[in-house]
Amino acid sequence: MSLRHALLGLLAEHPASGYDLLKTFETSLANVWPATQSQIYTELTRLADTGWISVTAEGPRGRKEYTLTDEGLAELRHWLTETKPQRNTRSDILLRVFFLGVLTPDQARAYLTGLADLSQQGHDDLRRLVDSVDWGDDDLSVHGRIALEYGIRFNAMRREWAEWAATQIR
Amino acid sequence: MSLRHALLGLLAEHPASGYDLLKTFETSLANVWPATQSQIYTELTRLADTGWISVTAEGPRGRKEYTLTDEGLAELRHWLTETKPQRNTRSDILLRVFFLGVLTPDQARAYLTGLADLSQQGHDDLRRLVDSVDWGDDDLSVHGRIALEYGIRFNAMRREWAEWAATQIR
DNA sequence: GTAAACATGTAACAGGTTACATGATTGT
DNA sequence: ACAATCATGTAACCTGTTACATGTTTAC
Repeated sequence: MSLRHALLGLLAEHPASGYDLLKTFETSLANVWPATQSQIYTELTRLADTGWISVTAEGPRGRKEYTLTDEGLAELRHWLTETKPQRNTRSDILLRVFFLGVLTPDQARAYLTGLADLSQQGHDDLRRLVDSVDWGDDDLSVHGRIALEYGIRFNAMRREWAEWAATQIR
Repeated sequence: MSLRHALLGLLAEHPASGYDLLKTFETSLANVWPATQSQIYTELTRLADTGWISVTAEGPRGRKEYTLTDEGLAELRHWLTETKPQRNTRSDILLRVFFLGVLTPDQARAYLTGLADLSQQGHDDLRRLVDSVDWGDDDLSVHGRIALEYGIRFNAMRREWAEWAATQIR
């Protein structure tokens, strides 16, 4: 389960509360590994039980600050170096392409040009984001920038593919 | 839930048994929407209960052949034209990139070049597959070819990105 | 005073995986 | 006769989503 390791990874940066982590998931990790509030709080409790993180401070409003333990860091490194990333990629978008034959050619082309537009927009949004951030050379900046570049290239690829695909219908 | 619609989509082609559909999932849909035997049989029963498919023949060994009903086809078209594809893309691969800072630069680069190799291999495999199939101009061929092209372009994009990313570490 | 933001927790449900369980038919 | 393939079904478990439930602090 990757949520576990996503939390360890974020806590490797610096200690944080469930609420802090939730905000990070809503912003920087939203497009890579979405997680809900309920899931994050539940998992933090489990991670603390396992001993990979521990509560190192308590603040107002019942705030609990978690810190990565040595065992947690070891587990994170183990996950990164020893286990293969192999989550099944399910693509709702691509699945639909298989069944476009039940639509009229016009409808099928509309689906693909819609995808092209969506990808163009995603591409532009990420481009703007890259330009608006002042990228340093710390770990977070370097890796965040690399992940963003992936998104940019991915959207560009998908736009071109969808445009080509639309020309292939009939 | 997309599995439901994947089954409707496959049955739109021609009637089939759970076993037939399972084989299709293991081959052509494996990279787009993986599904297990248990899931498929359970879902077929539910689809028949809903009235979107029906058992139109029974064969040896308890084989049941399902056929798409008019309501099922209507639902499939509705799904394709009226609902937005919006499944969250979770990427185990990309998630790891965020946390490469806890590794040594050598380890981080090794992860990225490993990804590049993986992508190159995926690219080559799909290329070979495209070349080995005699593509007709029926619906299945056209859309299967389009989906495959996506895979080829995706792998090429990812290889180039991973190679570039490796140069960005330190 | 009151709205927004901070902060956590739990229950019910849906979707997906693994494992178990069973049996019939076909080809050699 | 035996193995491979055909063929279906169910139970336990894990992950993830939605909704409910509660209370505090800060800023205006």
